[in-house]
Amino acid sequence: MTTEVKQSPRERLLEAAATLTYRDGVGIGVEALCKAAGVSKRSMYQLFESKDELLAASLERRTSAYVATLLPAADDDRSPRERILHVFEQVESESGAPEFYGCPFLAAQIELKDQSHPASRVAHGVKENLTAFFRAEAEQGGASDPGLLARQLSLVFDGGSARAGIGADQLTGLIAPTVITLLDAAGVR
Amino acid sequence: MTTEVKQSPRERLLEAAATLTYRDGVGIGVEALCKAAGVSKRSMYQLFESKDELLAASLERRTSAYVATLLPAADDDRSPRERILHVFEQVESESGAPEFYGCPFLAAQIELKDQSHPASRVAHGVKENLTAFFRAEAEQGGASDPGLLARQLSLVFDGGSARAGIGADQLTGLIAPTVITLLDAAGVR
DNA sequence: ATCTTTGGAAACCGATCGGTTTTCTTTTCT
DNA sequence: AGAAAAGAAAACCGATCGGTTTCCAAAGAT
Repeated sequence: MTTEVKQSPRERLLEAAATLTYRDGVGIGVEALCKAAGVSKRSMYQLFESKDELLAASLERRTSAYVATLLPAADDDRSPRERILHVFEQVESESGAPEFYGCPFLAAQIELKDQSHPASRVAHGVKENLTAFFRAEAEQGGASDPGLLARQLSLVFDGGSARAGIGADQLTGLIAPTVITLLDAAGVR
Repeated sequence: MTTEVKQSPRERLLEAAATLTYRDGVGIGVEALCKAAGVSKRSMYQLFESKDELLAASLERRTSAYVATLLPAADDDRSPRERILHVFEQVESESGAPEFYGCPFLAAQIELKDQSHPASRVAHGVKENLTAFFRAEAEQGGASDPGLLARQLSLVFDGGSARAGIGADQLTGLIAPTVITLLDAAGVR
């Protein structure tokens, strides 16, 4: 079998960037990234324009796996209410993992500050997609104000992941009751 | 009059650190901090043990003004519900300012990652104090589960300030309805 | 007026930053 | 086997990092 057991340098770089920037912040050095990936700086700089582009590509790559983990499957035939709750069950269970620091996209935006940074733009798009998902479900579920509910859910999502990430609180017993209260108030049964 | 028109080097450093780390992140250089404060590095290092201690002291100094801005006055005789809403009105109005990047304490913790960093500890204490305030008001207001409500309010507080800080959303029309829904659900009238 | 303290300016330290270039080894294709 | 492409290792670049030290001017105290 000629199955690719070993990832390409490009993939190893993207994965190392995802892991290390999540754990240590976007201030991590290029040298450390390359060493972790087992790739020379020379190779890195002919695969990516700059460190900033590597970070952006790394976040971009995380996107599909991230939404796949959080969102219910496309053929999921549960109610909108249950599909929304599914997202928060996922983040609650993820938050129990030993190395959980909250949503990596939110963290990247806060650390970078600059909203025009390529990685910030990617993260911004992810956030918009999540809010759009909430909004679609809210509409389907007959929410009194779907736009408001979607924003509220995103608010709880980011707040919860941020607070869990800095060790300010546990999501257990907090996030589900909160979401249910908001769903009830919006008339989504 | 011999009123102090000019602050001490220590105060100027604390203020410069507050401003610049909030705007540019905790990765800001010592050189830039000293230049902004009009203080030599020599003086800085005999006023503070290290950059980390300066950051911690700067956050510490912000604390009193921060809670004074957010929390209602001690002699405020409004109801717990109104006193809680007061906090969110304050953050909503602050979020309209041109240079608003969300709660500086939350940002510092996320950027530093290390929870044992002296500045992280200071920030952690501020968060605990705010949650304690919410809890006391929740108890006073007869909330069905004061501990839960307090955590929910802190969740909304941090989520809102984070999302507004990264430009993901506006707090206007979002945070007040959310808090009211939670207060109503907890039975705080 | 002299002495001592304060503190700003700036050189300096080793380390690291993002990024480039050279060298040499490994792989791959023919 | 031999030529050619790829890539890892590492030196190197100027700039900046946190932090220290030297030097000298200004301010205060006696």
